[in-house]
Amino acid sequence: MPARPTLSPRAQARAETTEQIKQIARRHLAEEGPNLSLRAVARDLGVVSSAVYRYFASRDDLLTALIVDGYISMADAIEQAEAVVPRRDLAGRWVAIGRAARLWALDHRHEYALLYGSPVPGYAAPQATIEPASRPVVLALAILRAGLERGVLEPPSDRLPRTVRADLEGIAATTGFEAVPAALMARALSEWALLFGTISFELFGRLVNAVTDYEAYFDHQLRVMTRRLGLA
Amino acid sequence: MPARPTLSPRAQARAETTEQIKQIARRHLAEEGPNLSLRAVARDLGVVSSAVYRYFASRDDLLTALIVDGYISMADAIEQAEAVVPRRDLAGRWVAIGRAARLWALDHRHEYALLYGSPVPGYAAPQATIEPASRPVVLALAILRAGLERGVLEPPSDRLPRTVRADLEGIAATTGFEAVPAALMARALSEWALLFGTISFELFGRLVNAVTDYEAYFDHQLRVMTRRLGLA
DNA sequence: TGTACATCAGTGAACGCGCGTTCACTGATGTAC
DNA sequence: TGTACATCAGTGAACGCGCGTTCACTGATGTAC
Repeated sequence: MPARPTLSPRAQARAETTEQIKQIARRHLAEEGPNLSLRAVARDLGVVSSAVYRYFASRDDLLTALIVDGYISMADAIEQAEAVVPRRDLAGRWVAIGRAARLWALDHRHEYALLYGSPVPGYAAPQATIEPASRPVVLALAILRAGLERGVLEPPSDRLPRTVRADLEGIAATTGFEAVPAALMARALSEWALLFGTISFELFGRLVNAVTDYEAYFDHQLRVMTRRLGLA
Repeated sequence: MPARPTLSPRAQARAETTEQIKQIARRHLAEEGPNLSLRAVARDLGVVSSAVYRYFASRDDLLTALIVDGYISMADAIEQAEAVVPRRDLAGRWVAIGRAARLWALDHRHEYALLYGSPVPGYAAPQATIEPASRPVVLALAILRAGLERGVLEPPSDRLPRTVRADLEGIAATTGFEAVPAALMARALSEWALLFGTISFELFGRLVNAVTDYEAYFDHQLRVMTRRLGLA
């Protein structure tokens, strides 16, 4: 008894097949790497290659769907991990975000590469990715704002160049975080770049022959981050 | 009058053609993106496609050569930029490294993606990349060591998990920086990840709609880095 | 409830393409005596 | 200095491949009356 509005059998079948195609495509991405082939997906679905065009207008459309889904899946994972940490524990919430991001990336290496690696050649990220892509950032900023409101976190006193200040205040405004001052915003963005930089370093092999215990290394960096931000 | 050991005309022609092939390939990389085609390179060289096999045993071999060259080119650029800063100015030297890395990346977007983006599917980085890839890191560590020796820089007192300490001391030992304590090493690595994380964010489009003055933003982050490291 | 028509998922053949790589060859350049 | 042979760069044809996409079609499922 699904609570969702009942679909006609046809619409339901369509939704299921669409989901199946995406799932197979995700598996191919995971197993064969980033050169996704429509024909291979069709073969695995047990269908002639042109049949896929009933569901996606082109290979790019399928890729787009996977990217949007990827952002959503990652954001979901991060939000769920953050949600179970006690609200008071700001450092713990930050760490939860970082860990969840890393674990999702490890579990979806090629999808991660699609989202955070070098962009695919003639491919422009569609509008639909913006909102899900920014959900984790919003979550992180909420932690900082909470810290400010409770007075446990004092914003840094870095002096910002004019243009940088303007940019950062713009981000704050458009995301509804006017309460976060530009200097803290800059610090947050840099921790954010560090977070994803570290994940990419691990996944793309830049730490081979340097780090062996990736998890401990990552956790350590996360803890240092929370201290630097004044969360712990 | 080249000082280099005189090559036989044939060997010289061979060296020149090899260089030409790589140059054309680099141009294709820059203009067409990462899907390098041997045949297209041959066409541009004005030669039949099989002729390229006199110079590179396979497409992968050509790619490897480009990657090795890329690391060398980037390391050269960084070292030259750092070399002109007065030795005393530790912060300035760090900033020079960062800026040179970013500028090289901007000038060689697709090569940068090849080196620091998601790895190419069935492709393993050859031994030959290790040394040139680590040159910039070595340069950065030298700055920290200089700071320690002069007593301007005090190592952080972070407590490290056992495995992380061991890993970092291993890096220090194999690169000849035993003088750099593990806690500082960890901080340095994290600034390093931040550096490349920020470059990748810019190049891969993660700062679109957020930052407009990339150069000022990057410079600001570099300055904060030097302060965090205790260089300024 | 039954019938006529519209919708739509999937088929199968085809188009046109570019790719990496192999191979026997030609003809020019270099080397040994 | 001249000749005989070896080296080697480049040719041209071919192999075998997989790809994205189009198109007219069939037959099953859904809808309107």
